[in-house]
Amino acid sequence: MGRKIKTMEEFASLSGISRPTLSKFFNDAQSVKKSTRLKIEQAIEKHDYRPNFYAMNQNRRKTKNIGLVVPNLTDPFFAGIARKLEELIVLSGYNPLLLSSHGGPEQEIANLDSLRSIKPAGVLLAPLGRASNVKKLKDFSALVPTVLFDANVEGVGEAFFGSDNHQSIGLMVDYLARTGRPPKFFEMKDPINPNAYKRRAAYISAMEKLGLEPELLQIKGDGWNFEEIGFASGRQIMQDSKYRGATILCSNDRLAIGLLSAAYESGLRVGHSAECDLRVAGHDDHPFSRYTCPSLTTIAQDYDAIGERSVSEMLKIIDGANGIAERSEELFEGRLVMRSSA
Amino acid sequence: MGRKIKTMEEFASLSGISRPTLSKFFNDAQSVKKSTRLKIEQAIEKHDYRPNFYAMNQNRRKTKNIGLVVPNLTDPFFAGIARKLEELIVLSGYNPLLLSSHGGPEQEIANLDSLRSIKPAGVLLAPLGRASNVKKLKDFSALVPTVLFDANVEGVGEAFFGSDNHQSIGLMVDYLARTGRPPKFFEMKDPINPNAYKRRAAYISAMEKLGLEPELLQIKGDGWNFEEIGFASGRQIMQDSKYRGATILCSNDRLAIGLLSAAYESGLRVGHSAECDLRVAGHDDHPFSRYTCPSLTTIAQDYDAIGERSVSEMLKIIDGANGIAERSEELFEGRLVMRSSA
DNA sequence: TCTATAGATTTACACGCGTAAAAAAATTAT
DNA sequence: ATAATTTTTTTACGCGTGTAAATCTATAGA
Repeated sequence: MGRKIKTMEEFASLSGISRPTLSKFFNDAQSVKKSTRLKIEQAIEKHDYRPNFYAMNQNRRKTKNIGLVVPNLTDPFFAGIARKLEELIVLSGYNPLLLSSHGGPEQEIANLDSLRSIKPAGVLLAPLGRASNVKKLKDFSALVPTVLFDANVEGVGEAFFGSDNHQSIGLMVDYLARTGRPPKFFEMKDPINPNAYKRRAAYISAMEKLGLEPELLQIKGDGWNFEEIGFASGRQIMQDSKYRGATILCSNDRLAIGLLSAAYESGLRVGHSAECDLRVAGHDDHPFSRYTCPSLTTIAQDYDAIGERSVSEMLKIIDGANGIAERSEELFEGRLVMRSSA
Repeated sequence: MGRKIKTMEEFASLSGISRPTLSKFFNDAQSVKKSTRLKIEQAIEKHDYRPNFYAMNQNRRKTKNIGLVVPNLTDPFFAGIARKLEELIVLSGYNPLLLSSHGGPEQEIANLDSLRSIKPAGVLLAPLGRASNVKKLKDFSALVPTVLFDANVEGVGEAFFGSDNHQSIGLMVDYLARTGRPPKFFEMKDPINPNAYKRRAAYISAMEKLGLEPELLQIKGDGWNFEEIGFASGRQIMQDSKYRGATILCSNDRLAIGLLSAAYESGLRVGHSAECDLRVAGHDDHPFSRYTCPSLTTIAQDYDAIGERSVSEMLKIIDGANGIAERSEELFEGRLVMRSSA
């Protein structure tokens, strides 16, 4: 074996393919004839050549990079979505660039800023929501093709895909009402996430539809440490005999995890059987909701579908010459996951 | 405001600073005189100029990128470490590039491969361990400065920083033995993680030191879904009356989370008080161990220290002209976190 | 005031690849 | 076999910055 090949020029002479053709190949392997593609692929194997990433992207009209920004990677729910999206992006021949906003709007903007310098073909963004700097988000999405997922922000990005909170909360309320006492809604008073507002509204409307009185349990608490918030407020609730026998629907699983922990500590039995003191349900099918005590009845978001739709729309926007398409939106239905807690 | 500045040349004439000086500044802001630095910073504010990322890195000897590879971002434990490391890297003026191996050795190699094309100044790698393709890891670390953390692989990288499993397991065994029945060790038969082997050995030696008989509960199971593995095996154990009243030390918190879930399901009371059927302890202080039922007694790894040491060593290697330093290793002590489960 | 020196400027070339246009070659259709 | 079409080659320039060497300028110390 010879020494290391450094330039495409060298590789061209060694492989017997002209440099512009190689350039075409590396830009899109399908754009050259099959026979030459095979020749090139063999030569790559043989010489272990790979084009210089920086030189490649310097003059490209569109890079092959797609940014992927999630609110918080520490949350296994987002880690799971991110993984799925990464996979889809790679399968599409693009290069994902994962960034987490760590729950902070400054970091979110910083992420978009650093993405800008990489000139991505597009960005998939799950915005923080209420905390987001909407103006800067808009400015950004005017510069680079942006698709929102998980949480919507009006007027930002070319598309949004998320869960149909109305459907999923309706489903859960219906289930809970049919199987026992109707649920009270456990949520943060000033949620950060826009989905939380939708879920609140969905809960109220679902209850009213059933002719039942909605009851909101709005707890205080700031930030992203939902388990702790749920736990702290849960402790207080457990003291109150008024909640004995109640059904509590949490705005998300992380609150529910905290609540279950508080219930356990207070010695209250949670579950759907007759001798239990409390029923608790969540929303999101958090990876850990399977292992809570008791296991958590919840709603599984269809984030395979959300992910696939987001990526395919992204590709459509990238490829599409027509930049004047409507902002598309689609909501996907959630699935009831019946476990032991309710 | 004028139109958008595109090149450093333009920016040079508008700011009254020569281009090579600007280049120096963007490479290291401290390398220019304070007065000119201020002038440049003002001009940046005014014109919103940022150098082209790709052109910048094309001819740089060392880029400002540092790769960060973790075995599995879906595990909140690694998500937490990654976040800490990202922060430290940014503070050092570098640009972190986070990649997850998703538990697979092919992905781990693919990550290193894709990092190679970015020509990082260095890579911080938490290897998968047993599953890793050691040869390729070695090949990689011969090409780019590599610092290992969390899990060690002999002969790979310039340094390794992790937890002192011997100390931490010793501490836990000691605590458990002093406060009740001595622990049995709950672990996977063929662990993926090298730390697991060290913890097993540490358990045995700690027990022997106390004149106690070690007892290994080696459960079967493959992959990274530790909670499920712990849960499934836990169910069987709960049936066996021989474990009534026992103390079980789990090789890591995720197994413990599964075990606790199984215990709950079986109606066994876990905790350190007299009327409980079982004591359970873990290791790692997983973010969720605070909210298990009961809350999990565990060992907190000092990953602030591990992170800081890893990054500072990385910087030393990057800056250091002397490439022939010893491979350095340091282990940090764990801290006992007493909660309710044991 | 003079000198030593750190820092800035001028000049010039290099980096590795994208891309365009025209010519040549290979493939397919007639 | 010839014409039409697709694909590849040839040629040549551009991208925006890194970097080196020589020269010039500001600052500080004597």
